[in-house]
Amino acid sequence: MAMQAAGTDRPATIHDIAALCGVAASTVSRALSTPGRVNIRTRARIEAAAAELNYTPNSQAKALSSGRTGAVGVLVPDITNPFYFDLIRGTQLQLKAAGYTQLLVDTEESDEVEASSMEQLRKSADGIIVTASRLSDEALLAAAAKVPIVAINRDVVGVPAVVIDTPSATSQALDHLISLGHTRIAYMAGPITSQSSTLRWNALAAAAEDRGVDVRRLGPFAPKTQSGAAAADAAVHSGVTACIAFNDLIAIGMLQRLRERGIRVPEDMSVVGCDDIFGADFCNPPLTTMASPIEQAGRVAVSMLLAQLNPLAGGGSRSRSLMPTHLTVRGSTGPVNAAP
Amino acid sequence: MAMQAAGTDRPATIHDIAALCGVAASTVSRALSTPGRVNIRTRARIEAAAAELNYTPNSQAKALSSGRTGAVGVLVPDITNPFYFDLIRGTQLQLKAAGYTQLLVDTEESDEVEASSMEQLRKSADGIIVTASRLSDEALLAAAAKVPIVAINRDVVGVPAVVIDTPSATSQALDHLISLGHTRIAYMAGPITSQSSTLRWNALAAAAEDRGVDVRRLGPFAPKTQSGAAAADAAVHSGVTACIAFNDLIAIGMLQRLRERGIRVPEDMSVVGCDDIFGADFCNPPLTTMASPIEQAGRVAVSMLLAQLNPLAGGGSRSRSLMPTHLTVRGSTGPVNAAP
DNA sequence: TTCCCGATGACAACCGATTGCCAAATGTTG
DNA sequence: CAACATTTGGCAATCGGTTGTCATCGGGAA
Repeated sequence: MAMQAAGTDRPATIHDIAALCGVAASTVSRALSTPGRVNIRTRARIEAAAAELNYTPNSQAKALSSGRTGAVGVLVPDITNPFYFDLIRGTQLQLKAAGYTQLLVDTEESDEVEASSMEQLRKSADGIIVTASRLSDEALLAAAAKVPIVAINRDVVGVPAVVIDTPSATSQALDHLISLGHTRIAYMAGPITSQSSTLRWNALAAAAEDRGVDVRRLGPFAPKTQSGAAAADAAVHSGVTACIAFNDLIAIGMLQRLRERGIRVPEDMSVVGCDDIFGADFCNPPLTTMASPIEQAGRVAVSMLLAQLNPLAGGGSRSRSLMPTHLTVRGSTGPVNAAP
Repeated sequence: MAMQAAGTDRPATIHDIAALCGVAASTVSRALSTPGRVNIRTRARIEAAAAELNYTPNSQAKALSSGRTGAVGVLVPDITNPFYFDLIRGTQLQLKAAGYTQLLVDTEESDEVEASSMEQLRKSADGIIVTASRLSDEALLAAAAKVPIVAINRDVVGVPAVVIDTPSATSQALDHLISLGHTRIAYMAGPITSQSSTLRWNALAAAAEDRGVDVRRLGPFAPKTQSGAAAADAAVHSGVTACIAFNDLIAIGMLQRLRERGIRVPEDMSVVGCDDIFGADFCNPPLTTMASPIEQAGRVAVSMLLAQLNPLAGGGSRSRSLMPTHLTVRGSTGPVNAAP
């Protein structure tokens, strides 16, 4: 922890170290990267000099000459959607632990921004983690051929993915509502381009038929609390007694709107959300929702990506990982009201 | 939008363009960057070739040779704190508009991580926006001497800053509570290293003395909802009828704890938060809080930083910007309960 | 026609690392 | 002591651009 020379404000390079030790720059490079390639004593001298000069490698130069950038791009459709907070934190922590830098990009729910970001990232990152991709199967597959990709919540054959298993939790939610006496239920759909929403609806429709209850699809609704107002009105108008929302943002927005309209939750209307985001536990009433280990999903995605990047270690890297989901029952669901 | 040659999976470089046009690589570089430096017809040819080859410059190489990276680091203490969502979105949008890339770093509320991130970013970014810095005045000033910096919510002479004016809103909050009959009030302090918390307390204490009411400081509390439990217990134990929390996370946590303990809000205890984060409007009861244009704060910070980076344009760039704050009254504050 | 000057484009050095290749130094063996 | 195997360390090319310097070309003025 030596004092660095006062006034030396330009970061040290391997050349400074080389000059200080009287060796060539390449020797310094090897000493610091290839352990056994250089005499142990020379290496010690070089490391001491590096520490004294407070040396840190220039990542740009490193990237240029080696082809590896040490960065991973993380694409999210909307940074302000709380669902992604835990995901981002998960990827961030795991990437940092592996010595990688995270490049976070907000694609603004646009497939074009997503595509151009990927093209850009292709040169400035070693790999990409893309969440809830809006791209077509073909486009995603084509992108995956050019750069290592792991998708989150997007299932395309040939693209490694981490999928949060909300479809299976959907049946749990349905059974929960049925056990409370509900028979007329609505699904408040997410964006039509959202594969998650489609898969979830398919699972729900199948389960509903199996159990002989009436479940209809309403929407689509944008995944924002503001959309909750329209969703609430649609649900009320359709005459259902319970609804399952695409995500917690819509569900929470519905709670607000229902309260404004004087419709009691859960007495007059039960609401189930999805994701268990920040706020789901303290909204009014607290939201019954489908919870999953989101941060862990981020970590797993990073692990899968790093396995692609360094195929040397463990042999078989899985190409698909399913994260379990369970229903968390809170105050927004209750017995159907016998006397309306 | 010409079809790129099938199989050409390596991104095009200026050399490819040069070869295609029969000119030197440097001419291509100039044609694409220095407008008047190259014959307009040559330039047109080069631009056509660039479009045909689907050329995008390699940012690493650009950074290495020019010294400018085209990236700006944004340091936040905790990505999962909703306060930063809007801030991050503000910086992201403004940076993208100016053609810069945002490097988001979570410093984990640690001054050491913050310092090392800055050192790292010094080489990989053109400037840094640091929020709620945990560094000492000297350290921050020293860092600002090495790399362009704009601080958010950290006021140090010599470091350009965007400051959200919560201290002045604090008096508004106090007057609001006084007008409701409260005379015994607590301030639930944030981390001791938080300058915002200190400034806010100073303003509050001065205003309290001025108005002749009893305001005591409790804490410190970590800026998380979990800390709200301890904060609530401390407030109840101290016998106050109202409290002003360092931020909404603590306030929301208090609401939950008070509800658990059967203490009614606002009948038995009024609670004021700060920041108007996601969730403040739909918690139970909705939170009275101090709101500010957070996203705009992010944009302003970016503008100030870019003004530092390109001093050419508008002459006098301000070195300090104060964002207004106002009290948003919701359901968590009410008249003091005469008969306890 | 001659001279001069500005516009233009090419050459080459350089940014800070990595890495292939080879020479020097070292140690081992016959 | 010579021949050989094995480290070890240095030279130089390379990544993809930027930028200083200079030669060339053309046109306008004297």
